[in-house]
Amino acid sequence: MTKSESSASSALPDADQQAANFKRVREAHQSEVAEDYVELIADLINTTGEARAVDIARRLGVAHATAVKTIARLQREGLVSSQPYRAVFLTEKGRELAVHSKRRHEIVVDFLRAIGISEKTAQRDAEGIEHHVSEETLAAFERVIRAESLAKKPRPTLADSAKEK
Amino acid sequence: MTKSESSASSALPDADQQAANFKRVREAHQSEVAEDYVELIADLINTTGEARAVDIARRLGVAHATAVKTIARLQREGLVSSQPYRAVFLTEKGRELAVHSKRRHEIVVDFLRAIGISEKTAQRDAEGIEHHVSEETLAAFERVIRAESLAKKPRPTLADSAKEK
DNA sequence: TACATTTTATAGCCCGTGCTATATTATTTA
DNA sequence: TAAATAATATAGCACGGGCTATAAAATGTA
Ligand SMILES: [Mn+2]
Ligand SMILES: [Mn+2]
Ligand SMILES: [Mn+2]
Ligand SMILES: [Mn+2]
Repeated sequence: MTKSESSASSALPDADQQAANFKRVREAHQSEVAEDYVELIADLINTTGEARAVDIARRLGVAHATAVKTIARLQREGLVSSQPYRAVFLTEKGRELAVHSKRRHEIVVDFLRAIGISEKTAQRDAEGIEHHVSEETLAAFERVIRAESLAKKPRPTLADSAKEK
Repeated sequence: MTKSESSASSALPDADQQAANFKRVREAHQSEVAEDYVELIADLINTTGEARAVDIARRLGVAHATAVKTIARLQREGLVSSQPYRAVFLTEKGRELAVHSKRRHEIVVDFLRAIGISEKTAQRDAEGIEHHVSEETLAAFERVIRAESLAKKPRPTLADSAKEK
């Protein structure tokens, strides 16, 4: 294997670069909980009409006390609003974050499906992967999704659009 | 858009399934630090001969006190051994985890490169993504890498191997 | 309306992983 | 060898996000 070939097993990367990468991951983990919460809250509102703490807790797989505490933090951070004994709502800021998170989530899932991952695994892995995907990578994922969907369909090429009429 | 088509924007997934997915992510985050540490320690030993706390801290981008504390935990968990004022070593268990982590890390990086991500971003995103990639997805990544490397090279088909001699 | 059930709130705990500040020990250099 | 520098250890603090247990309020039902 020549030096320039893949999997550079030796030779550590630049220290500062590596440190920056790890820091980025840690930062992603900070925003991660917020992203998953607002995305879920938006989904609950859209489908059931409201987002109650119990449902949020149940779908996240945490104790309701944990969910309530986190919701309090999200309120502090201006992503969510909630009055005592009422359901949880998203602020404008929260809605925006939810939209972006959901879009990214779906792209990741679609991408995993496109490369042949099973539905269940795609859902599973996407829930973690999504938070570590840069804009550049997201764009590449979208390209793959488009390429795959074109390859699958019975050639809806330019010829087809010309054929109509 | 028909109901069975991509990006199911409405219709929440099964609650238990969704909860299980989130739990899986949380579990991954528990093992994540250990994986990154042992991988880095192995790299440092392989290239510089030893893994000192300062270097570990520097490359992880954390204060050395933080690194030392985590190293203590890894020792408790039997992944690492270290005596006071000496460098850090991997146990057999730690070496194994390092090997697996490194392999997975490289596959993820190679995969990102294969779909056209820049070197820097591939390194960046891989550091987080790696911890959320299941075996099934990893296998799919390897397929893509192989497919891409075949497509790129000037057709090293069976014909070529026949040509020699 | 009264009672039972569900939902929400709150307190108190644990653990991991950050940090700074302050010794102490090793190592390098003058 | 002595002093300066570097590396390590340790203490103490903060915060996030888990948990259980308990209390209070809201809601559903008899
Ligand atoms: Mn997620
Ligand atoms: Mn998500
Ligand atoms: Mn990593
Ligand atoms: Mn992660």
